[in-house]
Amino acid sequence: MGRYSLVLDRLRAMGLRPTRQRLALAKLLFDGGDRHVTADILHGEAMENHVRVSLATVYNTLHQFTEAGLLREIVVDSGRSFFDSNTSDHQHFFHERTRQLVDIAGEGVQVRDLPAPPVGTEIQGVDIIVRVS
Amino acid sequence: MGRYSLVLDRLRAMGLRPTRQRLALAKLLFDGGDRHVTADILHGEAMENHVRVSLATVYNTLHQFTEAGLLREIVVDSGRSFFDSNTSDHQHFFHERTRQLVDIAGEGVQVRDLPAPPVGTEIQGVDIIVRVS
DNA sequence: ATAGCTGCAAATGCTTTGCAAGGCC
DNA sequence: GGCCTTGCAAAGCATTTGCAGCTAT
Repeated sequence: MGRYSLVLDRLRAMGLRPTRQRLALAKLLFDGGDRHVTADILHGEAMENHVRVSLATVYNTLHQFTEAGLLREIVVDSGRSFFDSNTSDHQHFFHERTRQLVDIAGEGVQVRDLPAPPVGTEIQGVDIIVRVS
Repeated sequence: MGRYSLVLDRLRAMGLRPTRQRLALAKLLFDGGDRHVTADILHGEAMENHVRVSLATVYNTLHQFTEAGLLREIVVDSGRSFFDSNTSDHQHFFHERTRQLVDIAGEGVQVRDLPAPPVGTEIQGVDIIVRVS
């Protein structure tokens, strides 16, 4: 799985050891298309798959993967973060009833005329969330 | 102050009594141009202005004003909410270093081709945050 | 061997809630 | 007077941290 060795490469590049926990979480995150998970959701999936991982390690891993560029963190809901296994440029629907985050398919929102960032700063990213219910 | 009687009207329309606390917070929020505050910031300002209000009441009031359409809640930072006294359609810069939220002046981001919402849902709003640092 | 990781439990930070006392109509 | 509000303190959540024991190299 090309994606899988990418994970190994990235971990190595970041000086992160390929531990049992990190590899198992990587498998859950990257082996099944685009995912949008919270720490809690991912921890639950690990449990279901009989992978012993503590919630603290799930948090650590999600942040390490995000720093390594493998994940993108998305804040929609005050009080919890989603992590998106698709790091390419795209936007999201957030279903307020089910509290689910999903990709906007196809072209998505077209953004024109990004404003110049305030002097002394540079743009780190643009988050677009279409709230539906 | 036109804005001020608007507050009174809205409170009445929502069946909310114009108490000392609510009026004082409304003054802080609407008497000085566009504001972006967290509950904590607003509570701090109340203290500085010798307005006695509990933090719990600040939270209650921010949510009541939001439901009344006087404020817009914005989630940028996992673990805290901002409330924007400008409810018109516009977008924001979020300064990751200072954790400050500011309006994007002028035209802002141009959005074209808003996607159709998933069947059975309707768009509640579109949040655009340009993260800078 | 040793530097890095993990898991637990405690701590943190923001927000909400329960309930008695107080204020508005 | 009666119902709405407030304030306090406690509870609730998601997340982070400290640290002893475990693991990859």
